[in-house]
Amino acid sequence: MGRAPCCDKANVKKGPWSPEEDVKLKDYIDKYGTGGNWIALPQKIGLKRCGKSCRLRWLNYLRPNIKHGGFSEEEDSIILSLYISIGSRWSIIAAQLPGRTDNDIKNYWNTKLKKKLLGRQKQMTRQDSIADSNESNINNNNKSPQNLSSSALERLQLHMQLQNLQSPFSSFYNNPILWPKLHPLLQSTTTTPDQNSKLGSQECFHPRGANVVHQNNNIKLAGINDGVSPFYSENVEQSLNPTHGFQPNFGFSQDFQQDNHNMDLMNRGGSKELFQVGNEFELTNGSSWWSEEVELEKKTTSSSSWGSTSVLDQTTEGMVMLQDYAQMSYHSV
DNA sequence: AACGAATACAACCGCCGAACT
DNA sequence: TAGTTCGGCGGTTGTATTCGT
Repeated sequence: MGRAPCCDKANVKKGPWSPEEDVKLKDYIDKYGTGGNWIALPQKIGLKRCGKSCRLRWLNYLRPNIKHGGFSEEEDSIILSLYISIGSRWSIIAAQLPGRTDNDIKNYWNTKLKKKLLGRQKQMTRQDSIADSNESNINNNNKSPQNLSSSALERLQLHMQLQNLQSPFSSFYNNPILWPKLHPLLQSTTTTPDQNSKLGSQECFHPRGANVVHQNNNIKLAGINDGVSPFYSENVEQSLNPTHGFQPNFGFSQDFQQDNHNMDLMNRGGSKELFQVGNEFELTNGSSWWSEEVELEKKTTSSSSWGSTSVLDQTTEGMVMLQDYAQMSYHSV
């Protein structure tokens, strides 16, 4: 049985909001609030709009202290860091940028920031005289970045492009100075007293679940050098936004899980279904580092625990690739 | 000046999960 | 416990504007 529509679609107005509609909506909410029911609100004030549309209009444009356009370099950095870390969780990213809406950030990323970054990568590729085949891949991606099926794939592709620019696991791996800094906002909002009590006052959590350790005002991801897995932490759940609810974190691979609806399997460890994930992310050159590597894991991993060092090594490599990209982008934006 | 392409951004759509009945 | 409703989210689309030829 289908779900009942939230409004009578035949009798609601669509398209751009008129100034009169804006005034009606804003005046009412200023006086009475939303009443906890967006669906009923348009009828109360005589607007022929869907409740969802009213909500969107209010949240994105009419509510106080909304900023539009003019993103600063600092905001760019925050968006980039968070996108690398958590992907297209625009509402979470927006929560770190006062006055910004998820819609605004999403549009900004899709239309400007992403292209800015890809453009830089392309430029660097040319400068470095990388092989034509690699160049071809990058150009193809630039033609239609919006065609990418998921943020995870996009992030992966960004990294694969990056891999064309430098040798794998370059000196960055062993140089924490080069690792991306998280914005102070993130440091403060991603740490909870509980986490602190468990991890010590100098530690906080990366939004994606990596254990972030302060080091002389720089930050590193614990586990890369010290053998502690950065990829799973129960404590980080909901640490950013209690109403949103993070899933348990497994580093960058989480997006693959979500994209393929295999989170529950992933949480339990190795499984046949889970590892079908890799197929979807076959790379443009026909190789599939992810699926091939994971295929190996499928054969060797039967434990329900993430204590398997091979699994951790695999995810660590992926995370390092992500951090490689974050570092490059962070310093070039 | 005219036209098509590219870009920017507002708004819509459908899905999901929580709350409620 | 199952069904329903609603808020919230991310992806996508539609359209106005800008840019390049």
